[in-house]
Amino acid sequence: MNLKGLSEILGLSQTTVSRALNGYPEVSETTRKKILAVAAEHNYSPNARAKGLATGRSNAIGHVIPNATQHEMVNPIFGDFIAGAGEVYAANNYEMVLSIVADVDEEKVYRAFKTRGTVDGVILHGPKMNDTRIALLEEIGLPFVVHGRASGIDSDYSWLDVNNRSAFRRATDFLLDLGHRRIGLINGLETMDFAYRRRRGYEDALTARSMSLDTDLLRTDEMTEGFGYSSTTEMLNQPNPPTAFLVSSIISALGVRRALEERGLQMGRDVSVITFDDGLSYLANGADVPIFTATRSSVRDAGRALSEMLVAQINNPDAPLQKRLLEVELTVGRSTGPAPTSA
Amino acid sequence: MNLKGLSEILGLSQTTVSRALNGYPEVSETTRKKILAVAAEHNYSPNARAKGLATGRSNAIGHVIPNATQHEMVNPIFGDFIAGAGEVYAANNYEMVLSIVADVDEEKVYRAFKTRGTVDGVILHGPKMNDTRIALLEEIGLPFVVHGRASGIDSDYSWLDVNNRSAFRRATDFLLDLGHRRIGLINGLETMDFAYRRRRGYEDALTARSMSLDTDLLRTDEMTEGFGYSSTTEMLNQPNPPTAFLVSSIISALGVRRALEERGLQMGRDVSVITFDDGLSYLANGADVPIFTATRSSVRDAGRALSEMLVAQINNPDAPLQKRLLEVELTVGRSTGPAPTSA
DNA sequence: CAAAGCATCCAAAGCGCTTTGAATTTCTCA
DNA sequence: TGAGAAATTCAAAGCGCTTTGGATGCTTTG
Repeated sequence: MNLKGLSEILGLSQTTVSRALNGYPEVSETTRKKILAVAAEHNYSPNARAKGLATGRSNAIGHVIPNATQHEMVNPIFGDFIAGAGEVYAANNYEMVLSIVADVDEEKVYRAFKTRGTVDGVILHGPKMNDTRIALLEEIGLPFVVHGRASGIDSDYSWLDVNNRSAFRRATDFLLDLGHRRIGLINGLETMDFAYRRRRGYEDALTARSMSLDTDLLRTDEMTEGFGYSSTTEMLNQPNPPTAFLVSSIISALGVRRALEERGLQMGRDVSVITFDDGLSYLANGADVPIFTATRSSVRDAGRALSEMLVAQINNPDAPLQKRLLEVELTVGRSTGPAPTSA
Repeated sequence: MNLKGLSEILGLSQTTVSRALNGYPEVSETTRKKILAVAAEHNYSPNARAKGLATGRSNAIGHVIPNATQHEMVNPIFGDFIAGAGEVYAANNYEMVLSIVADVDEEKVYRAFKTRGTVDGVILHGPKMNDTRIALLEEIGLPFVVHGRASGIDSDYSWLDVNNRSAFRRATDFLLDLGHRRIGLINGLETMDFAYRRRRGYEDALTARSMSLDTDLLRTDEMTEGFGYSSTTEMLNQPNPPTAFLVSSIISALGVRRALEERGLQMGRDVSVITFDDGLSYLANGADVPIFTATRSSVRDAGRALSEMLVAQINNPDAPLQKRLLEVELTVGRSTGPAPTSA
């Protein structure tokens, strides 16, 4: 059933039917009711492409996930993010279009999004330091919001970020206060802006106490379980091993835990661990008492908030850009305790 | 830049330019070259909506993820699946559109996909027993393939499935051969077809040895880490606890592991564990020696294969339906060993 | 009571592409 | 060389919707 057919059944013009369906005022309430009834009866809904052609909008929002050729993996954190965003899209009649693409082709995808009119805007994921994609999106004129920020880019754009630096500074301070002096940092890829900021927070805490940085205690890579495991094992094998670990993802923290367990070390007693917890639904940080002491910020909430920002921006392009910095909560679990006194 | 503008620059008709760009034969090679050059120079790519309107196709494939209101979560396994599918879409110029929707609204989404022409086909995820969505998709005439199968539905449709029953029968046999007699099953939601089949496989193995089923050893729920933990704890607290566990997901297996560890039980010596391993990129089952003995089947590969099936089906609707049943590999890791003799 | 205003409705153009059917040009080869 | 075939190109219709710019009839109001 299309508009033409529907209007013929009703004995009305396509104009009137279209207006009635789209809530315009220049149609009487009685005919509007009739039109809505007949439309529902025939299960009518407008063809998205035709509507889009006429309006110049797609009612879709793009997410492009770079799928690097070296480490081809889709971050599970992304799953929770889009779960949040998906709610917002459903409520606002937007579609979500996902492009999983070799990172070298990412620019092409954004350009195609614009020239082909596939989407009305995009959410930029995983900003790097000096990220070139921001200038690209500005250049091609595709509305966007950023999940995170990009150090080194000073143009003005909308973003929502967690205060990673403060989070990791606080977490480090927490461990220092417990007497830990050697703290391993198991960080994400430090080309990523969030990881860079976390490292800065870690450094802040150390330098505030005039402690020097030991590069033997720093690891940075894709935040897999295996990375957490291997980093921990390596660091514990060093002559002067850390007594605590600060981990960038609960996924890697699971690997840390495995490494400790394998050596018969008890978490929270022999070795302390703090992790960043994105609140992943399938990897909840314990039921009642948290397994890990953690800096927590729900990535699902971030998905919700960011998609709302983008939808608002698309509907009202002249509104001022929005920036939101979320503080994390530092919740104490069973993975931390006083530094063991070297007896 | 649009077709009209491009054809004016070239001094050719839109017809010719369109044909040249789409590879039709009725245009000379010399003009085609010229057209392609100018198109590239002006960074032309056709408006997707206009093209879709004209051709009646969207070049998009839908995935709808039910987001149940009780347990609102997007399965991380899904992330790896779409990573595989995304590769195929990118190679075939399809877009992936994702709809995350309350499960009660799932039918509406499929109907809207069809009437609005949002997508050319869908991949059906997480089939349940007697799944009503299959009949729905057949009724509305939206091409689809199923990731899994639906017991109780005997209509003919395309699917790709893992041989879950055989996998769990083999895994159970493996444990039985090691002398285990009480094996806990930590299964997914048994309304899900895959979980039902896994349970059948488990039962097959037991009944083949004339062993009876103990419902105290059966657990079924969403496959979170927490579920693995709580199930294990509960079962181990029973008077006659299991000596081995069969787990439906590596995520829950992590919870099993945590529960064991907490009690000071060593995996592979005190208690054996076999898990199903979907080959998730961020939760790899160990680097060299697998952590868990596992029945393994890459969900990313499944994503690749299924999306290829669907693309083929869309391009050639008259081709016969495809069915593919994948056997799993049972790889031995460090989580299994002979049943402890009750000394 | 005529003119103005208002509420309703409609015809037709236009969004940017593909494709049909026809026109034009270029080849072939008797 | 010229007619028919083949190759190349084009004008225009059509995909299903929105929206502009009227039209039409009804109600007010001076």
